[in-house]
Amino acid sequence: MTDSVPENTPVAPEGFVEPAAYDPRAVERKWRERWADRASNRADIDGASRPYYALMMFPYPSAEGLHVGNLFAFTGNDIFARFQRLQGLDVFQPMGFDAFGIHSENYALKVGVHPMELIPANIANFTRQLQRAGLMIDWSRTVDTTHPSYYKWTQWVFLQLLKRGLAFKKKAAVNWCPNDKTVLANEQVENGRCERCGALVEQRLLEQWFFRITDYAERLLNNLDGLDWSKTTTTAQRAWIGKSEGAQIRFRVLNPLEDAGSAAVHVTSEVATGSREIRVFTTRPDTIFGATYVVLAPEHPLLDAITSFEQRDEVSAYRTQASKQDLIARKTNKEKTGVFTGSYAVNPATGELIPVWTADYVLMEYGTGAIMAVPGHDERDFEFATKFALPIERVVIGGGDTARTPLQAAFVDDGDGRLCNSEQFNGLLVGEAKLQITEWLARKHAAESVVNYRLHDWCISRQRYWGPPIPVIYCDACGTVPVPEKDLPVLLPNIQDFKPDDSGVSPLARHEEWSRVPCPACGAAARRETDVSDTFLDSGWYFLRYPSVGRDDVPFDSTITQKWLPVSSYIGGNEHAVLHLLYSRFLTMVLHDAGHVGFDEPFTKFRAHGMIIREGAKMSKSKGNVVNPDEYFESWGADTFRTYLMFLGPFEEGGDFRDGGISGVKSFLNRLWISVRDSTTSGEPDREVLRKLHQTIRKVGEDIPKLSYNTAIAAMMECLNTVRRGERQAHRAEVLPLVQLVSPFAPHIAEELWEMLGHQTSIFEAGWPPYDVSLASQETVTIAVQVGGKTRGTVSVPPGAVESDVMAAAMADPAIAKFMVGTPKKIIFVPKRLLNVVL
RNA sequence: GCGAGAGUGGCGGAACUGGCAGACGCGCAGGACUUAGGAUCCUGUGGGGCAACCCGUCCGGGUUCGACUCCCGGCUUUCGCACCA
Repeated sequence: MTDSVPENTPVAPEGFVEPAAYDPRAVERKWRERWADRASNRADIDGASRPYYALMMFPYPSAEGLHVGNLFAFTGNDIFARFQRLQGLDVFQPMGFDAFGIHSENYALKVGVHPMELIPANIANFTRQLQRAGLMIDWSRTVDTTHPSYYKWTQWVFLQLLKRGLAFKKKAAVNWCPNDKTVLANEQVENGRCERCGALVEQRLLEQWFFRITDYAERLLNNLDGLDWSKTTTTAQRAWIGKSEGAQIRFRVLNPLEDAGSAAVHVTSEVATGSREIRVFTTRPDTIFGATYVVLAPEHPLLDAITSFEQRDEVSAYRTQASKQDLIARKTNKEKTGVFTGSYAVNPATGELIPVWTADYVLMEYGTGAIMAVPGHDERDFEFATKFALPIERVVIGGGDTARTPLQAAFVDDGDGRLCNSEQFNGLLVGEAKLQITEWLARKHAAESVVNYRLHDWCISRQRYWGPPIPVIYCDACGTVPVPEKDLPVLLPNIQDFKPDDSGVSPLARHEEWSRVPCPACGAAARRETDVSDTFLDSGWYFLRYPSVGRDDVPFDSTITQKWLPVSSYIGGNEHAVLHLLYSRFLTMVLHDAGHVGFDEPFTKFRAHGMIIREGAKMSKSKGNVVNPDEYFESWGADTFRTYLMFLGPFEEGGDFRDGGISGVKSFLNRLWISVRDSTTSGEPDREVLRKLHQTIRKVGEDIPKLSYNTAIAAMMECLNTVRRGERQAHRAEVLPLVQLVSPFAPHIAEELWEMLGHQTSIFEAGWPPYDVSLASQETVTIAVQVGGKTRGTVSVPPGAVESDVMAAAMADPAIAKFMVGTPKKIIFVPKRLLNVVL
């Protein structure tokens, strides 16, 4: 390791007493122990008068131990939390472990150790590392999602949703990961691959438990406006919810057998009735006159019924082929394919017969699974129509085109385009036409305005072992029966053969001794649900549990919850923008509506931190560039490591970890140590140093709430440089507040120096140092003097100096005066900033 | 393709609301103290001239007395979504 030579070698000459050198290991050990003895990180949950709940996203306790990314986030939160405490607030900063889930289970399978043994060991290791980092965590209230005392209430949350009809079981095409052998939520599929293991995700038709998050789509979207969140996060949530407004339009299908002879007949715009009707969703109802064909997704339930006898084989072959495709092939291969069904539908606007096709570029999961194709004004339809020689018609003009200008490509602009070839709607702006045409079709009962969301219901069943069993019992007589709340938790049995298989059911299903139970309603023989729930259900409510840890009779105490929640500030990674953060909001809304909590948003303030990379590249095990915190704690100390992480770059943007840079921070703390150790109480503090000090107190106090930690640290370094200029001895009053400023960043050394300065109690009891406004404001200001916009020099004047004062000062400086030739045409004066003389 | 960011010395990064570009740190060069220095301190460090000055914040235009900052066009890059109708 880099800094491995002991601090005090070689031995000093005899008789010479070396003053105490900064030894981070000793200092940090001492304060770790003292904090633990004094229980100084514990929040007074019941008695607090100014509660402040500073939350960080709890980690998954991996076997590898704490990742620097975790530490970066936690340190950033800790600084913020300690700062709030120094402001006099009762800060509660808890920590927990998100230990259920595929990750742990896969690791357990790999190393051949049961997760019930593995997880406690990992948690112990994490706890040790987190304590080594000096985080102000209240270790008396931790959460472990795999402990029955926690997942009992996770199951309770499930039952609340079930009670309200928000949890339901349905057979649906779901994402199946063939490697992890379980279904995945939509949010866990990235580019058609499992976000966990990267395997190509397949579609399977399985019966699964879902949460009706789509019922809350509008609220999840609207509430975003009132949240103080990182913009990147709200933007991602808006995109994920994906609201689009448009129309649902009905196309009557002619029966391919009964109406075979009438295909040539021009059908006038009669009301389309009967069951043979295709509903499409479109955001462009204005282009209805250009709809020249209709497309159904290959999975569309109507497809069989409308396919003509002649086309039956071809359609069913296409359908089979489409179902075999994995998601990634279907979504990335943009080459259009499809087949004609042999049927025709009536365009409700024109009354013309248009062919019905099936093609896999239409997705069953979005909208109605069917579209009206307008090749003239949609790129995908254009491509398809070109390939299959279907008619392309222009119904919108813009940019100098006329109604007859041929379309070389789809014209999709809906800004200032106007309609053409659309009968009475010709000439209307697209926006106006959308409204009028929808209304016109609605009068003919062929359309209605609808809002569509991209958001899907949340699939929460997992065919795995390592999770909370879904608390439901199936009885032949009573059907699906919820496990009574008094019978919770449904304990996860300790089984040895927990390896998942390809059967589509959980390994728990192999254990009848567990799954066979009497029906809670009628007592007849029944069986348990054998799926477990998604990890994101565990983490979807953990913030409610922390303050109430210890209460076994309720998931969260209502008085405590009312006092401490919603969470005051939340810091975490943006990788959870559409997972954890969306699910937590949803569950909170449900619990609010059920009367369990008095708020419907869990996190009023959220900040996404940036990512730490190393020497320009992402850290990964395969690259071998992973930073092991233990090594850095050991060779540099936690204070230096923490401060360095915060100094790397802006907290919300992350930074580049370079080993070289850490020495600067170590040197800063070391010099602070020396300055305090050697400080004196005799004489008067230097006025210029005091000015700098008070400016720094102001600056750091402004930067920390903005999470601008890197600039706060820079300001403290600058201040210390002023204090120590030329190896001068510092006056105690010059360094004491500086120690206080450093304390949120480097708490151990700050406590030690505070004690060296004669204090008996913790520095965190002392509050934040106030600054003297007159000292913090500048005595003189430097004003830039420009001639014709070019800076020619600077002058030093009192802050109150007016234009004439500055002008006089400028003329007194020959280096500036020599540029002032002739009469000024114009003089711009900005007080405290600059003087610009235009000649 | 759509959406949201970002582009500043050898490097990480500063710069309020349009007002001295490069704070702070690393690295580098030189020096002091010292048995020693990997401690501490001092000096220098965007480029060109080595002086007066000139040129410099991705590129090209524009607004302005004045632009890293605002506007228009383009390039590069990170992240999110992506056949979403």
